[in-house]
Amino acid sequence: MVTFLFKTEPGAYSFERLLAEKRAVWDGITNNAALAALRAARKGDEVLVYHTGDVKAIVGLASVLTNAYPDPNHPGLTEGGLPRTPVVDIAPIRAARSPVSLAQIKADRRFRDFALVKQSRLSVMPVPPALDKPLRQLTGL
DNA sequence: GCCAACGTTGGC
DNA sequence: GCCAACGTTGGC
Repeated sequence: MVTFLFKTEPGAYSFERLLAEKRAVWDGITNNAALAALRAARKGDEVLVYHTGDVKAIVGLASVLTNAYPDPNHPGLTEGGLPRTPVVDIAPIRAARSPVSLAQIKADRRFRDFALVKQSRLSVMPVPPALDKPLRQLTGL
């Protein structure tokens, strides 16, 4: 089981909306590094959901319901048998008891090399196993 | 294939 | 609102 971090601008799609709608297709990713990360997502993986913009905090946890599959809106685009524009379906698990801000994460030396800190524009990334527990402890997820 | 110009994201 | 840090595009 891999934990990912997905960023979203809450004005465009919020974790609250995911809680209300119970399921979402995570699409609209265009950046290649983010697509490569998303392509590796498998059913049973989990997702820390991060709000960008005014919030800048990890706000909730979701589960990955499907393996990465080709975006139905971009059919036929494949690369080595794998979807070039992968999407996954996710469902909310729960909101964070204590959302953890980017400032907190940046201030914590354990997260020094985390892509969230080092590559501010990356919107999908795996959470390194060593950082998964600390992040869940801080968020209560 | 290189790289200058331009566009975008997201933190500040 | 600005701009750093990217990514993308297109001329050559």
